[in-house]
Amino acid sequence: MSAQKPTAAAPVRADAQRNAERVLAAARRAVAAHGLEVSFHEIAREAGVGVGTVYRRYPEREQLMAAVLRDILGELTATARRALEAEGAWDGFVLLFGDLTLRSAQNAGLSSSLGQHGGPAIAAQRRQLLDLARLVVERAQGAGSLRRDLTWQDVLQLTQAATASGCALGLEPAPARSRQTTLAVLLDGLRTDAR
Amino acid sequence: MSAQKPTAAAPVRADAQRNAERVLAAARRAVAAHGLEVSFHEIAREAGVGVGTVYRRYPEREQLMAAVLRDILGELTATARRALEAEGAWDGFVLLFGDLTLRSAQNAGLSSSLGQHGGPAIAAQRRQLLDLARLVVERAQGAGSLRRDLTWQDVLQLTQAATASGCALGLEPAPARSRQTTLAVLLDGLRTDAR
Amino acid sequence: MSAQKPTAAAPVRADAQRNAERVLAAARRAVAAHGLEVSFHEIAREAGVGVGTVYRRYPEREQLMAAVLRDILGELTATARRALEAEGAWDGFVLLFGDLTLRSAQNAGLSSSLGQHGGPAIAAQRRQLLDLARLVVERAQGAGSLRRDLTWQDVLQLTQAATASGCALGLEPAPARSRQTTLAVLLDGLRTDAR
Amino acid sequence: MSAQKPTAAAPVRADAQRNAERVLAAARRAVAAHGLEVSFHEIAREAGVGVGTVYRRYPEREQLMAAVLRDILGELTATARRALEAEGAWDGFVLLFGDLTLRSAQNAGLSSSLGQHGGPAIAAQRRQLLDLARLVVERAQGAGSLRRDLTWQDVLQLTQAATASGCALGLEPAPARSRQTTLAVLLDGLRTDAR
DNA sequence: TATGAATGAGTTTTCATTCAT
DNA sequence: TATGAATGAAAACTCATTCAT
Repeated sequence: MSAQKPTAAAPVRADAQRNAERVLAAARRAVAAHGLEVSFHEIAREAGVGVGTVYRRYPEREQLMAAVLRDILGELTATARRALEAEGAWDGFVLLFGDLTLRSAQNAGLSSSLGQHGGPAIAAQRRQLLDLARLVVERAQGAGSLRRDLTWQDVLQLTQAATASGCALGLEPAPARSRQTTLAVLLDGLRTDAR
Repeated sequence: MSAQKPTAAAPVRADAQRNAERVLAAARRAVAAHGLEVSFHEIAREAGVGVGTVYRRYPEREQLMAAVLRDILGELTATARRALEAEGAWDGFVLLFGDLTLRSAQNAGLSSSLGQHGGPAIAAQRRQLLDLARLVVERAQGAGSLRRDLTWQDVLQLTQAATASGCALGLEPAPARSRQTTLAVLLDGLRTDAR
Repeated sequence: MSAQKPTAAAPVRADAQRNAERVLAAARRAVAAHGLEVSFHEIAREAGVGVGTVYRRYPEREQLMAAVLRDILGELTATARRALEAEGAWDGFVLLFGDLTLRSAQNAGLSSSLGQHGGPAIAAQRRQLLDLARLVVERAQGAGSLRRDLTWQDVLQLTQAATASGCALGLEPAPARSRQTTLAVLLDGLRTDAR
Repeated sequence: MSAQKPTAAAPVRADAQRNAERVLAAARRAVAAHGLEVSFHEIAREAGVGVGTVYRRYPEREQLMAAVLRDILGELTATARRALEAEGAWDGFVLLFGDLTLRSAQNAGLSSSLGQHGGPAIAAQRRQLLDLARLVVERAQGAGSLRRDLTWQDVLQLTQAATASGCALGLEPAPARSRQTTLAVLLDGLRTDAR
């Protein structure tokens, strides 16, 4: 009965696949642009599809947010692997720290809003990333370039710091420059070289 | 304040005055606890009054937020004055930086959400605080204890950093310890002593 | 502190009370007119209030439907009491049977749609009504005017029969006459007089 | 029906024909199980085909419902013919009355929801059935076994009664027994024997 | 042609704001 | 004046119908 092609069981329509990707990408953009509370209509508009399409794939809001978080964690894990393989221990640390910093806003928001409801898949993924990040931190500490009076958790927590985007005391906003400056000062505060 | 006549017209004021203060205090607590988007219902509950009462005093959300901001800026200005009068230039800087840090989340959020609409009173108050803060920073830089490769704006902007309260990668939240750690690392990154 | 009136604890605003009644009455009318699936907007329009008002009293659809059912059961219980006190046992039975018949459509629909979720209050109310109805049936059977080869449950179930409102085979609809006819035939089938 | 040429153009029909029948049968089952408002998705699932297939054959809900009604009326007409040929006039009446009763729920619902829009074919079919049913009723009345104080329309309308499927007052549902009981009581109310 | 993914109008539900008491 | 009930616009979510594959 089945044809020559062994893929007959799961055709996975081309347009469906494309839409799935567009929805997830749109959700990431929408969350980045409008915050965690973005409406599904906004996400749908961003993706160029109807609301129903978004709901077909993610019947509940939490599921879509979990998918976004999964996506972010996946990219961070990739960075962590590259960081571990970097030539210099400090360079690797800077690579990961910089990337964590860039994405920490959404990541933190999603993490805390999903709470423990993210599901076991996300929990596992997060544990994996934490294991890798710990190795990156300990490698840098082992090489003597990163302060040893902080736990690896303290160090990771610091990634939150460079994200704060508000305009202190109403100073002109210069987010990009500001983030670079903050990152530089934090790294100066973390490295042991000059001490 | 100037109520020369203790006539029958006055007594109402006492109640109203007390309520006004309770609402403002409640708003500060509510904003600190639930963020800038707190609902008026939440603020009313916190103050122990009806929503209507909050709306009566602050017909627009912006007005209430401006009052909160005014309150915060007033406290920060007081700190800045004490910082200027501190014995050590670095100690003064640490005092102000620490206080700005503590309140920067709300302050920053309020500042940016109010935009330029805060009204002239707030603008003036902010200018005054900025002038004082600039003196504190430049005094520390003059004394050689604070890095000079950053503008005073960069330095003030960094107060945002230590407030980020999210839990990076789902690590256990330990906000108090985390803030102290972040503050210490930032100050280490800012001071010139050991270099 | 409390004034002279001991009712200060639960003022129960006049308009709120009026609205509560209007909403419930509107819900009964709307369910009767448009079926169990009526939208809350329809009910609100019927009541002349905003949707929010309906939701304030009945945060979930099921709660409103339960209230409607409670209302109907209350009226039926009153009828059952009067039926028990009627002079003739058969007259009493006809009174209750006729009323049950009139309301059985909504009652049955609500009962089955609420399932066991109606809550204990409704369950108790239903049990009370059933107890009374059983007495009415058994009284008529005891007096020899109602067939004894049917259980009281069978008899009550028959109340469903006279409600069917469809137009058999597309015959002109004459609901009122039809219901009277059906009721008469059923009662003839149930009484023992002429046998 | 007239396919003289067994050419290549024909084979498609077999499949299509089978599907058409499956859809109609599924629709009858679905309407019986879930009521007139059954969704096309439900019917498609029941038939084991995609929704699109159902829509292809019956672009409008009304067309499918008309087909279902046609099917039911056809079966009832056959019963009516057998009823007319039965030995006893009362037995014939009971045969038809019982069958009408069994199917009256759907039939009535469909008849009234289709209104006069059922199309001329259905109107004709219905007229034919009514003529036969009238003869069955009048034959039983002529034989003296069926009450003569009711018009034949009243009698037919009573077929609606025995179908009511709700559970009066939340009594346990016992549909089969209940229908038999109701039928028996109705027939007792209709026959003249014991009077 | 058969399929089921996509669509978007309609429903339920929430909540910032207004207003009768 | 203080209150919290009422309001209705907007968000979440469903599902009958259409249409690309």
